[in-house]
Amino acid sequence: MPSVEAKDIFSGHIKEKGLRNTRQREIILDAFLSSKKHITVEDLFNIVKKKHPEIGYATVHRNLKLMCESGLAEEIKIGTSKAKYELKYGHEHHDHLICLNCGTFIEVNDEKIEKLQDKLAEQKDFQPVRHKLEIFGFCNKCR
Amino acid sequence: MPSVEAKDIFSGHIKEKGLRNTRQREIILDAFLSSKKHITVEDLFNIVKKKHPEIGYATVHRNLKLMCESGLAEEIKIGTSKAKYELKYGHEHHDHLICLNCGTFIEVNDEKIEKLQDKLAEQKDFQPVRHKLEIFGFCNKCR
DNA sequence: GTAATAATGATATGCATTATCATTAATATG
DNA sequence: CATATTAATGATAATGCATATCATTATTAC
Ligand SMILES: [Mn+2]
Ligand SMILES: [Mn+2]
Ligand SMILES: [Zn+2]
Ligand SMILES: [Zn+2]
Repeated sequence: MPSVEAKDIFSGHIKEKGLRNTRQREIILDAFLSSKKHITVEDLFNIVKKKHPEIGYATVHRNLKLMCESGLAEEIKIGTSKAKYELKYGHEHHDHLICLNCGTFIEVNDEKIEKLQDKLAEQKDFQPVRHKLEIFGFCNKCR
Repeated sequence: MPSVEAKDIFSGHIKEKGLRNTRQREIILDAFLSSKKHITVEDLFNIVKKKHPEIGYATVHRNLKLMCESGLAEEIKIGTSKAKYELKYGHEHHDHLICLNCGTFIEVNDEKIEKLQDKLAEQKDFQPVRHKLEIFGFCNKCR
C-alpha cells in the first residue's frame, strides 16, 4: 500500500508548479511506489503496461523525472548503464556497493565518511552540495 | 616532452597483446601525453587533426581505450557528460570535487576516507576493487 | 459549456559510443 | 626483397538511451 505522505509530496509539487492531475500520473505513481528499488524507466513502463497498455513510454519517463523533481524519487546512474530510480522520500541518504559480477546493490551509510567528505571539501574552499560514492567489487555470493 | 616510461607502459601492452605499432598510435599517444588533464575523445581528435587531418575519430577513440587497457590512462565519466580521459600512470589515485557552475575538477585524496571505505566494505562482506567518490558543489570562484 | 493550455502517446531526433567493413599497412617468414 | 598474414585504419553505419516534437486529448479555470 503506497504511503499517503509520499503521494502528498508528489501532488504538492504538482500543485505548486500549476500542473495537472491525470489518470496516468496516478497509475504511474502507484506503480512506482509499489515497485522494488532501483527500477528503470523500461521496468516501470513494463509493469504499468500490463494493466494499462494504452500508457506510453514517454509518459512514464516524464513522470519519473517529475517525481525526481518533487524530491520523491532519485535518479541513479552507474557508469553507462541506464538510469535507475529509487524512492528518496523516507529513505536516508546512502551510497552503494556494486557487485561487478551480479550487479547487486548494497546500500550503505557511514557517518564518519560523510563528515570527512565535508571536511575535505572545506579544506579545498569548496561548498559541497551532494556527493556520490560507489564502491565496486564482489559481493559475498560472487567472491 | 612526454615521459619515456609512460610510453613504455603503452608499447609494452601493445607488444604483450601481439598488436602493432603504427604512425597513428605514436601521434595520438604523444598528443595525449602532452595534453591537459580531463580530455575528451573529441578534444584529442581536434588536437591531432591540426597536424594530421587524415587521422580519424574512430582511431583516436580506439587508441584512448587501448591506453586505458594498458593502465596508462583512465576514463572518467561524470553523469551524462561525455567520457574524459586522464593520465593514470604516475598519478596517485584521487577523487574529484566538481563545480556545479563552472565544471572545474579539483583532485583530492584523503587517506582516512579511503581506509574507512575498505572497512565499510569489509563490514558488508564485500570485496572492494575500485571506487568512485564525486563531491558536487561550488568552487571558491563560483560561491 | 467554453477557452486555455497542460498532458499524453507515437514517433522522431540528438548524441555519445561502439560496430562494421573495405582498404591500407605492419610484421613475420623464406 | 617478395609475399603472406592479419591488425589497424578511416569513413560511415548502427546502437542505445534520453529527450524533443507535435497532433490530439483531457484537465482546469472561468
Ligand atoms: Mn554518502
Ligand atoms: Mn578515493
Ligand atoms: Zn554479486
Ligand atoms: Zn566553479
